[in-house]
Amino acid sequence: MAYADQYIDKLRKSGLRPTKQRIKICEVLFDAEKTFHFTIKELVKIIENQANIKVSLATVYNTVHAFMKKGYLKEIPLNASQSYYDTNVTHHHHFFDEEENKLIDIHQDDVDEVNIKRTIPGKKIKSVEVIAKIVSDNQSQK
Amino acid sequence: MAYADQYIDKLRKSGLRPTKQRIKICEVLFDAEKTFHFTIKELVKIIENQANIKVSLATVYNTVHAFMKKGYLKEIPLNASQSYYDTNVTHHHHFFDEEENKLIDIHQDDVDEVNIKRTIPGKKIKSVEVIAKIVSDNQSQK
DNA sequence: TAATACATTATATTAATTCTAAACTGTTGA
DNA sequence: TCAACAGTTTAGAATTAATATAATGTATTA
Ligand SMILES: [Mn+2]
Ligand SMILES: [Mn+2]
Ligand SMILES: [Zn+2]
Ligand SMILES: [Zn+2]
Repeated sequence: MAYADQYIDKLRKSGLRPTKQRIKICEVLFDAEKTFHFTIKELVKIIENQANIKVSLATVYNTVHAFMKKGYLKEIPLNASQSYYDTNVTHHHHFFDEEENKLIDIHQDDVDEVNIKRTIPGKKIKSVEVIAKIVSDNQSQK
Repeated sequence: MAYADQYIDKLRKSGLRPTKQRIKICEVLFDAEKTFHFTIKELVKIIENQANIKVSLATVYNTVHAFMKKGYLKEIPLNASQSYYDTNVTHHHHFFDEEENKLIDIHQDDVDEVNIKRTIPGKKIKSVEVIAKIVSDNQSQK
């Protein structure tokens, strides 16, 4: 609860009322040591485990969408049937481990600037994301 | 119907029985001048329009999955609520037009090799895909 | 052509997400 | 301070992509 005030400020500045549900979700998402990736289902589970309050599924969806709109969360394009979200909102890329269904960050510095030698008339590039799918390296089978 | 024989061969070689539904779907997907991207919903609509036969939704799903397994189609990772498929199965990248919800191919030659300076122990990279989101360029507002 | 394995279909089911509308709460200004 | 209001939460319903089911139909093979 130590960081609650900071989240109250953050929410107020965004024009979002600091309700106890939103503060709790902030704690779960932004208190963490490291940024992380999550699905809605996973987020609900984390809240259930570490929260003293109950937050409805609808509120979790509402809040995640509100935070995305404010730029506090990013949605990660994956061909899954569910959305993945990222608390790391800096520009970066991803490995996607197809066996464990887990995203792993690749810092921008670890990928040479992606140079696209093609343009679409009347359009500009808003973002460029690289997704590298990875699987177990079983070349060790001599 | 001219290419039907070719598809019959293709299907037979894949161990798929050449049914009239599958041949029709082949025609829709592979007769086209150019490769293209589609959702299941769109594919169903195309079939409805140009086919003399009815193909059930279940068969469309089954067939698309069978073709993916055989490498005749690729699934494109997008943060949409539905899957996009690609009849271009060569290695290439995409623009995604967020305003028109359309994918545009970027040939491999038009993107410098993506060099990822990071590895995950025990894992190897299976594929690397770039998605560049594009929006209208309204800088012309002087 | 009969037997069989494979395929199609209508329909039911699942599951992520969104919607609804009633109850609740944070904010504001008198 | 507190009533009024706008914004928020909630349970549950609705929506929708995708998958499963199981009965019927068809391509293949001998
Ligand atoms: Mn969304
Ligand atoms: Mn699929
Ligand atoms: Zn990330
Ligand atoms: Zn493509």
